[in-house]
Amino acid sequence: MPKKAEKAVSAPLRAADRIRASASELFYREGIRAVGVDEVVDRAGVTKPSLYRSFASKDDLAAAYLRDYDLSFWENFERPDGKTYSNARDHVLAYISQLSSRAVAKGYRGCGLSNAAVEYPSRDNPARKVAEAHKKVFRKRLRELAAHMGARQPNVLGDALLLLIEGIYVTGQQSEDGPAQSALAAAKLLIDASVKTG
Amino acid sequence: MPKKAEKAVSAPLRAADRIRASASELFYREGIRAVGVDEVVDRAGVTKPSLYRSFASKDDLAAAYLRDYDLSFWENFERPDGKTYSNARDHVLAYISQLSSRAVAKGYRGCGLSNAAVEYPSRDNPARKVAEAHKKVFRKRLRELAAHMGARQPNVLGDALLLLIEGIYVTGQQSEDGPAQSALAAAKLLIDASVKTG
DNA sequence: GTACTAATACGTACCGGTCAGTAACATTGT
DNA sequence: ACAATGTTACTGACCGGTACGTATTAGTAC
Repeated sequence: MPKKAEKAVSAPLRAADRIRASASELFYREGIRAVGVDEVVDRAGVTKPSLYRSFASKDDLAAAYLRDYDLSFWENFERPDGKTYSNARDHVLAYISQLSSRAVAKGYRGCGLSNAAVEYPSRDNPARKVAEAHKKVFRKRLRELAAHMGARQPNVLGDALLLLIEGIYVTGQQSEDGPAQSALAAAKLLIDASVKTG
Repeated sequence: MPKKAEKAVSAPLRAADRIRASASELFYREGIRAVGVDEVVDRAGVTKPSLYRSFASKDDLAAAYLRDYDLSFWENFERPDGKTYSNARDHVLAYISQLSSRAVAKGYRGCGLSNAAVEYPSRDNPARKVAEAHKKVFRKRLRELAAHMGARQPNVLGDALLLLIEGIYVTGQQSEDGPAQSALAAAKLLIDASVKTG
């Protein structure tokens, strides 16, 4: 019975990890400003000093939350529904289809990164910096995919898809039964109109 | 010299109005949660009791701010650039054109109503209620305009335009030089693809 | 194995500041 | 007079953040 291996799987999570998990859940659901550090540590089952041993400040914790969010975002974006797509059009449409399903469901809260940029307008906020960096990469990736689709103006199509997707994020949390339900059809129109040899 | 008339133009604004103006500016620029009531009254040049004589709570003031915002939104939406449009396509494109110009400018902060819905996820928050009601009307109006354009599926086109517009709001505050610059081209593609007799 | 050491991980209790909101009274203009 | 506003001072709750003591663990010497 190897001691170390057994401990690695069964040991309770370290305080820092419990805090990250708790912060992710609370910050996403309620917003960062709305959640106090006391609530974060309470839900994590740890105490405040444990938070400040692993994170310099609440802002720092918020930035860590968004870095985690960014990571799981890309996992989901690059493999929508767990599948791999070689065709760019299928890829984007699969993401949008899956996204808009979630967006019309109850309790949907949009994109944690976009939401953070709304909560923190100041450009030097650590959390906002993570969000801005993410969005820059996301835009580039969509333009790339648009190029793979053979769009006449890949940058325009990429941007258009980004606007559409951000629209889903934000309207999805305004109401259930919102415009996200038309997103897939809109994306198809947009792509076909951009690719069609005119 | 008519006394009343002179007073109406030169008299200092009532405390309640100064507070509304100050709150509108601060809440829009910094976000509602980020601004304290002390900051609001300081900038208005009044004192805190004056605020609470006219508004029951900060939430109530936030709701008033959004009602004002809603009003000026419609003034701007129905007459983009101060002009009246009889053609629905021209109307929507004029709004999007003017909007995306603002959205790529420095310091743009998106839609105050959408931002409020991000800041207050709880459905029973007074400010969020105003935002939700507004968005419902806006969606209806866009579907109406899409119908006037002769779209085959007016609800789809209306929703698509709404997603696009909300995308401009949110990405416009994430970076200057963002995807909003492609919004007008995207809207044209979308409209033409929806109207074209296929 | 036992005993001592040292670092690690954590909790208790507290700080000063800021938050939204209020009570009581003075001042002003009409 | 009276209605609107300012003045001052205050409350209790909550905020982010910290000083300091304690338990657990790992490593080492014998």
